[in-house]
Amino acid sequence: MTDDSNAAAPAPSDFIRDIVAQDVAQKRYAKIVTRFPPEPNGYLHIGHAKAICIDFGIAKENSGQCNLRMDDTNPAKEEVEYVDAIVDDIKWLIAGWADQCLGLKPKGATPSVQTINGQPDYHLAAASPGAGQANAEPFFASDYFEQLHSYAVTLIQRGKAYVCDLSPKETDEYRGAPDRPGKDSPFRNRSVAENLDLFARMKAGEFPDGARSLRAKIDMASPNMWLRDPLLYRIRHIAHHHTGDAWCIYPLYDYAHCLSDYLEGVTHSLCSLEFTDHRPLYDWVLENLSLPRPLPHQYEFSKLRPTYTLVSKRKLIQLVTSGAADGWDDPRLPTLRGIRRRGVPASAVRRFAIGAGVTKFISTTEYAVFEHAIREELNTLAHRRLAVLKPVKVVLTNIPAGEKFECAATNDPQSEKPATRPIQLTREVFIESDDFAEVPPPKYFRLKPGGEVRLKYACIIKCDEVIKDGAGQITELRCTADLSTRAGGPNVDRKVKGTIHWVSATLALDAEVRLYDRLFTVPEPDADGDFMKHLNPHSLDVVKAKVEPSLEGATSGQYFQFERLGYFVLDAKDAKPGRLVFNRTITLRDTWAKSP
RNA sequence: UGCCCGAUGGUGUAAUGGUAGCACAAACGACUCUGACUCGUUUUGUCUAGGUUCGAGUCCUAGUCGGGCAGCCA
Repeated sequence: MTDDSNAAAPAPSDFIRDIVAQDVAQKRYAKIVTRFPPEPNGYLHIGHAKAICIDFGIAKENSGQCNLRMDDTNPAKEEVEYVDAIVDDIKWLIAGWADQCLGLKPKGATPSVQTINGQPDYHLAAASPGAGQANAEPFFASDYFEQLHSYAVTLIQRGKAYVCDLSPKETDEYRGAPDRPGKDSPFRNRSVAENLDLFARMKAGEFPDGARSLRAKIDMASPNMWLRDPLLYRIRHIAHHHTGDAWCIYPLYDYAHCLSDYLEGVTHSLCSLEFTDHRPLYDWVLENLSLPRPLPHQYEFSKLRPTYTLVSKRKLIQLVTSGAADGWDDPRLPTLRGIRRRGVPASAVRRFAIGAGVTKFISTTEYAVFEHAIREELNTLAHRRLAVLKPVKVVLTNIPAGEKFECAATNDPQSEKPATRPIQLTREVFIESDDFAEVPPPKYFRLKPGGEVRLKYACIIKCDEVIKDGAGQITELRCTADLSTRAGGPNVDRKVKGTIHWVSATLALDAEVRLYDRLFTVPEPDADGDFMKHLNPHSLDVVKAKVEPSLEGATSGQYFQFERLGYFVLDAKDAKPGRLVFNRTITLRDTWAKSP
């Protein structure tokens, strides 16, 4: 069983796809190439899933590719450990859906030079796309440092960039404010020769961090702050995770990103709304270099913000470091790792992320939509099993000890030809404590003194006696089994209102089951700026459960529905041979629990 | 009192000048050896004011509200 039934999502349509379709119709590009550019300084979360689904989805729909690129231009913040985790998470998310579009490059490859229209043109093509590529790695912005540097020299030569000696603080002051124009740097009109010399010496390591910078010469009075002579390069005497100590000057995002897109032949650079103000700069850099090939274009869309959780890197870190969450793969976290460990299939994440749509409207998506997507996928993916979370012993007094009645239990009721497995009915069984009520509320369908209920796949039982201990706690229920209501029996069709799940007390296995719930008690945990205050104290409840024997060989790649309870998966981290640990991914929808 | 972006039921999203639709949520009902699934029914919407037009959610103007922008972060 895999987790990929390829969620049949209707072909999405949105303003970005409209633009791409137009570009395809006008044959503006030879091939549609998008990119997903994470900075390797943290783990991917559900918010990133939306971007991934858009980037890969659009590539897939247009027989294009989506390059996975590490946006690693700031060595102070980035680490290799994250690179592997990010690659792993993405492969998981797109497996069986868009892996054929995953753009990776041959290990160690850097852009090659060719001459187009008499001018040098750099290009780095993907290895033949596909996640299965051996000896392939993601693209790295840091692989383009050489080309980026050469482009910067060109900009200087064209009088479009200059070396500025202003300190970071002075630079801020000169920049002005949104409602107040900035003023020109005193170094703005240096000669090309001087700029070239200074930039070379910056690169050679002659100046300390922050002493000088390379800036674009645009317009200090622009109403767009990002056009007020933005920095292109800063000095950082620090080793880089990918390039080592080869460089002590590092490009900034706005300069590196557009050119990285160009170098890879990206056509549509899709990002979130906060980069809208940067777009003119993205275009400025590209246009002022007079590059020979068709230029990429940036389009922005609104992020995914689900309720009852957080998708801010900073806040996620706080949850992990404070111990509110147990590591980045805590099943309560919205990280892709946490979600995966929780038992959510990638197809459900995709269904949710794609279903959220693509607009420029800042929205919040109800967590219930995610839950619905999870149930929708799991309903078809998960095999049914019987497990009792909070057991109460039932003695079927008319069944002799040692006797077993084999019953056929359905594995996959949603399939056209459901398969079954044998389970054994014995004299002693466990039922869910919630399924018995000594004083039943109105419309209670389950077991009550003197009442009848069907043990699913087995037979109808009648409760004759309730046995309690000295403290008044129920220790066992003594019932009679109507064996004529078993499959094949004369009264198999006899109806009772309730059907409950059960396991054989003598044959059942012990299992630890972790019952997860939403991490926060309120839809917008950080609305008042104090999300730690709204942690759900019941986000994890651990129980000692009894599960049917067939679960012995369960693996973490299998999805299960414990009937009438919810969807469960073996915990990939803590389960060991001989120690069953299950995570509850999500409960079944429960209209009964809500009504009273 | 700058520039940019946005506004359709409770939530999200369609309608590309021509019947405001879909999904989730909610409510009710049918079915049921899962109070699940499935199926059926129902409730709730174009930010405001003007204008263009035979006709405006859509185009124009103004306003209101929300968001982004003053990192040598991405």
